[in-house]
Amino acid sequence: MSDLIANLNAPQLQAVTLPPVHALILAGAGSGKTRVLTTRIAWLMSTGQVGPHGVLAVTFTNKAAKEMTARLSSLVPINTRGMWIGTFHGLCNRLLRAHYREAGLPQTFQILDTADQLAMVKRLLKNLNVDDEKYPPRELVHFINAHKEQGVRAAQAEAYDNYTQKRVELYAEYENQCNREGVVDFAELLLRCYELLQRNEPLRRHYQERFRYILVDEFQDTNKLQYAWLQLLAGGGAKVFAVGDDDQSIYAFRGAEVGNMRDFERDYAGDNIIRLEQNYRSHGNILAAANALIKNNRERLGKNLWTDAGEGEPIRAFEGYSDLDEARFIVEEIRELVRDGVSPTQVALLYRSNAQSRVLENELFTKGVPYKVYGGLRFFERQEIKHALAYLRLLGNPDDDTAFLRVVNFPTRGIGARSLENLQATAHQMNSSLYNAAASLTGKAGQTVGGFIRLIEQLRQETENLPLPEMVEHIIEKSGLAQHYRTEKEGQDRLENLDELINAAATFIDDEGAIGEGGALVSFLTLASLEAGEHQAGEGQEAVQLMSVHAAKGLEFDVVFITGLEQGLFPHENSVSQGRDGLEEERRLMYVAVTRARKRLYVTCAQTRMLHGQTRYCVPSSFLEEIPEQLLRRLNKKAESASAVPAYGQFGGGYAEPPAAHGLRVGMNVEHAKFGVGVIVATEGRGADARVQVNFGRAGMKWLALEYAKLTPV
DNA sequence: TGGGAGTGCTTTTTT
DNA sequence: AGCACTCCCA
Repeated sequence: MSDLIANLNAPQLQAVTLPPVHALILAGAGSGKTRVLTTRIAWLMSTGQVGPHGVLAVTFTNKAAKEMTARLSSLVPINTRGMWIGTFHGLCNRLLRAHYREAGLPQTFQILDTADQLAMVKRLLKNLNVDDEKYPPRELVHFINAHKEQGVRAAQAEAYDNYTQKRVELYAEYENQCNREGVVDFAELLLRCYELLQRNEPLRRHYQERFRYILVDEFQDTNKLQYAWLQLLAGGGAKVFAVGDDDQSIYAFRGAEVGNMRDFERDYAGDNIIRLEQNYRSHGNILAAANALIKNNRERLGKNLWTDAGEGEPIRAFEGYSDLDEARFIVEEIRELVRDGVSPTQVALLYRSNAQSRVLENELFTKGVPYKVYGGLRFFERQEIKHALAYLRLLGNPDDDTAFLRVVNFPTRGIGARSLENLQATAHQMNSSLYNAAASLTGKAGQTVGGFIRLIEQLRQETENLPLPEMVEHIIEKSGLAQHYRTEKEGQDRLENLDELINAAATFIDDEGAIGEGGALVSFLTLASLEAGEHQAGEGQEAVQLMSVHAAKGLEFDVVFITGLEQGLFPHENSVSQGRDGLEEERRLMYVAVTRARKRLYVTCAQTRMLHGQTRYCVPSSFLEEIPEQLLRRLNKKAESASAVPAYGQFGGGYAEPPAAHGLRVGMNVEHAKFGVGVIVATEGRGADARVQVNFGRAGMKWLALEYAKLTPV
C-alpha cells in the first residue's frame, strides 16, 4: 500500500488520500491526472474503505475507460471485470439493459449512431411532407439533441415562435418513431437513464446506496444532463471526486458546460479543491508559453503550471510564403530530427481543421516520410460494415426501419423507390414498422419486398443456433453482400473489412465470454454503436502523427508542430465571430496544443494558403503574439519576410493572381494618414476598382479602395 | 438501376 | 479543390 502512494507529490498525495468528501481536482496538463484518479480508486479499495462493487468511475471515451481499468488492475490485485468503469453512454446503456422493462424499452433495443439518427430524421421529414429546405435535417438533429442534453422532452420544449413550434412537433414525431422502432440515439441513452432513476425510487435508492464513491474524469467536458445524472446518483451520500481542467475545455460547441466546474464547487466541493500544478511533461519554455497564452482568458478557475525540468529549448517559429513552403520546412525539419535519432512516432503535426492535412501529407509522401493521419472514417462507420450490421439488426429487431431501409435493396433486388413509397405509406397507415407492413403490400411491390422478407426470415432460421462469428459470416455470404463486393471493381478492401468484422465478432466472444442481456448478437451490435472502432489499424508503426488539435487532447509527444497559425484559421473565424467566448475556446485549444509537447515545439504559419479552392492571404495568428518574444527563436527573420515576397510563381503553387499594377503587394508595409503603418494582406481588382486589405495592428484590418485611400509604401 | 452531371458546402467530435 | 448529395437520362 505504501508503494501505491510512494512517488506522489504533495497535492497528488493529498488528493489520493482524501477522506470521504466531495472534491474537485483541478489537474493541469501533464500533472498526472489519470494517475491520481486510478490511484485514488486503488487507495480506497486497498484501505478497505470500499469494495469494487461500490465504485463508479466515469469517462468520456472508451479509450480512457480502458486505460483506467488497465492501470487499476496493475495497482491492485482485483478483478476489474465487474466494476462500473466506463463512459457515460456505456454505463447508461448497462443500466438500461438491466432494467429495460422499467425504462420502457424492448430487451433488444438498438442504438442509433449519428448517421442513423440523421437518416431517420430525413425519412421522417419525407413521410410527413415537410420541406427539408425550411427544416434542414442536420439543424433538426441538433435541435433535438440539444434539448435532450438539457433534459427537455418534446412535451416540455418551449415553442417561442411558429417555426420552433413546428420543430417541437417534429421532435415529438421523432420520439414516437424511435419508440415504435425500439431504438435510442446517443443522447437518449443518457436522458432515458436519467428519467429512469428519477422516476423509479426503489431503483434510484438501490444505486445511490450501492455506489459510495463516484469518480469523474474530464469533468470540464460534462454537459447539463450528465451533471444532473451524477447529482442523482450521488443523492444517497456517495462522494464525488471530479477531475478536470477548465483550461482544457474545448468541447463547448457540442454542449460541454465548463460552468459545471463552478457549479460543482458551489454544490459539492466547497473547500475541497486541490490543484495539481506541477507538470511532468514539458520543458520550461513550453510551459511558460502555455501559461502566457492562457493568462489572456478571463473566466478561469486559476492555475499556474510549473516544472523543475529546466527551460529546455526555445520555441521555434517559422513563417512560410505559402502553405506549401510551410509544409516543406516542416518535412525538412522532421527528416533532420529523424536523422538525429528521434522516433517518428514522437513527432506530431497538429492543425486546427482536418482539411489542412492534405498539403502536409502530400509533402511527407513526396519525401518518403511515413506518416499516419488520425480521425478519418472509423471501422464500424464504413458502408459495407454498416450494411452487414443492418442485416444483423433486422434479425434482432425487425421493427428497425433504419436498418430495413439500408439493406432492403442492397444488394439490388429490384425494389425501387415506388415500391418503398408504397410500403412506407402502408406502414404509416397501419402505424407499424416497414417489416410488418410488407405483408399487406399487393402487386409487384408485394412480391419483391416479400422476397426480401423471406430472405430475412430464412437467414434468421439458418443462423438461429450458430455462434456469433459464424452467424456474421453466414449473413455476409447469404445476404449477397459478399457477392456484390466481389464483382465490384473497388470491392477488395470492402471484402477485407467484412472479414475483419467476422474477426471482430470472434474476438468479442473471446473477450466477453459472450452474452449480456439479450444475447451475444445484441451486445455485439451495442459495441458496434458505442465503440465505433478505436481509430484505425497500424497504430504502432514508425510514422509521424498527424491530427487535429482536438484529437491530440490527452496525448503527448517529444516534438510538436502547431501548423497553420493564421488569423481566421487558428483562431478560426467562425469561432471569433461567436464573440469573446468563441475566442477564449480557441485559446484553450491553442493551450492544449502547446502543452502536448515534451521537449520541442514549433509554431508555424504561412502568408498564403489554398482554402476552398482559392488562395487566401494570411496574417499570423494573434496567438503567436501572445507568446513572449524571449521564448521564441525565429527561424526566418520577420523583417526579411515582409520585403522578400517572392515573384509570382516562384514557389511552386505561386499566387492566384499576379501582383496588381499599382505596385502594392501582399506583405508590403504601407502608411495611412489616419491608421498609421500596416501590412498588406490581400489585394483585389485592378485599376479604379483596386482594393487592398491592410492589417493596421491596433487600428484593425481594413479594406481600402486605392482610388480614395492614400497609401505610401514604407 | 445506375451513372454522370450539376449543386452546394466547407471547424472542431465522442458516444 | 474535394466531397457528398440530388437529379435526370439511357
